Amino acid sequence: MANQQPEVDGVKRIPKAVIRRLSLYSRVLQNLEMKNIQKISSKELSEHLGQNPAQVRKDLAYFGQFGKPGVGYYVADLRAQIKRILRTDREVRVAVVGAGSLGQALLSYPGFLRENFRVLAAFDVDPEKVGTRLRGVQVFPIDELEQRIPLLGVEILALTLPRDSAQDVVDRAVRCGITAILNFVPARLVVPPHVKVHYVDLTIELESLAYYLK
Amino acid sequence: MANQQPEVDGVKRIPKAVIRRLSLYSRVLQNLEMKNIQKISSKELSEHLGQNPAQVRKDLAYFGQFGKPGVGYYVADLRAQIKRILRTDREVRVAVVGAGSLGQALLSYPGFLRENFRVLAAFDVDPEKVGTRLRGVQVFPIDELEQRIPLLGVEILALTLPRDSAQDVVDRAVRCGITAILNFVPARLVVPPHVKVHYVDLTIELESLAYYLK
DNA sequence: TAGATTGTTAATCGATTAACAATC
DNA sequence: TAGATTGTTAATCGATTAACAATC
Repeated sequence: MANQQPEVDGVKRIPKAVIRRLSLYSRVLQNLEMKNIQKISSKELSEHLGQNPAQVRKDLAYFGQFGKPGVGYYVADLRAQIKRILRTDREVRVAVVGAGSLGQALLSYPGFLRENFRVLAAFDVDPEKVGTRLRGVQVFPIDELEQRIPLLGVEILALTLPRDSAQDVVDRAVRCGITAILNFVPARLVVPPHVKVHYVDLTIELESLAYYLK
Repeated sequence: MANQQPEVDGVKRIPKAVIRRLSLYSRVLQNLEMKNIQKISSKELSEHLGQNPAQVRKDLAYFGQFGKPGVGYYVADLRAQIKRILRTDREVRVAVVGAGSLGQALLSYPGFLRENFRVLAAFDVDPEKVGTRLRGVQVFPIDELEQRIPLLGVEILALTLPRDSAQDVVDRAVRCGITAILNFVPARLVVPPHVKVHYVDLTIELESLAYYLK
């Protein structure tokens, strides 16, 4: 039975939330693998995540059939499949723009290394930083963005720079081929439709938490 | 006309997404205020955010009536109202557990200062760090968590420590009165229902971005 | 007053959950 | 075979958007 989802122009529309959960499943499966657990049911998997088992099955069903009725899913196999779907079954190259303290934290973030992400360059305006290595990563002047990005094969850009220069950097990055941006800058970025931006907004996280106090 | 929302036990159920957008509105209004703009319609406000004007009005309607038909909203007034609703019209005290590079970045994160958040303590196990000041913030041994939190009046805890010790720290923090946690640790935390946890998961952000590459 | 925009209800859309036949 | 669990459709739930009377 072929996977038949609602399609638009022959392209399956996969909810963004599904993709995020896939990444979560992958992490849980990784932990299970380390505990030498061979197989797992959607029910057990969902319990690790505080979710609904039907949701796990439905999420996976967007991409194919990975389980065995009456048995469940094979942990190692399912994880490999998910990594393939997410395109993280290979090294993904990342650069950081803005080598302030948050930028530097990303340069050596252990979670990135673990998941096949390689942060291979930082860009900054500060002449003190340019030319040095921070946490083992070479710092380039921000003017060399257009030149270095294609050369280094950077696919994802993490933005940790001041608000005012963010949109300009984005425009330049998009022009030289960047299609994925992890944005820590508290500002809306305008990008063409083929470019994907994920916003990580620490102020909003904290401020919306404050609402629930007392 | 009184605000009548679907209620459960006399308490309005406000979607979490509404609260997050409130924080976003507040930021936009702050920018408008700095540009000396006096009033704004829901349509204009929504354009600043790439959203639907009806959503802006509906979000605000959860909390009361803040606009004037035919006129719009008064920028300064609306912002003050939102800050009051979010309970960020006062200083909110934050502590960071885990003074690694991400933790240190939070200690001096400019966005926090701007929004009335005060990070007034860090906790760590490392004896090299304990007793010193990092970015102007005193570092305490993690054993003193229970003692220091009530003493300092800490309301929100940001977790930037290794996975293995996270749940233990959470249990202890909850026992001494913490009800709001900003969690950067890539693990699910188990907390009682009155405690609110916001997850910031950098690996999931990056990994789900990878899906959209090429 | 005429024009504009709110607050709010109703319609739409999308995502989550339940249910169950298929099947290992 | 009997029991378990999948993949998938249908039902439910919740959130977003449209529409419009009220009103400044």
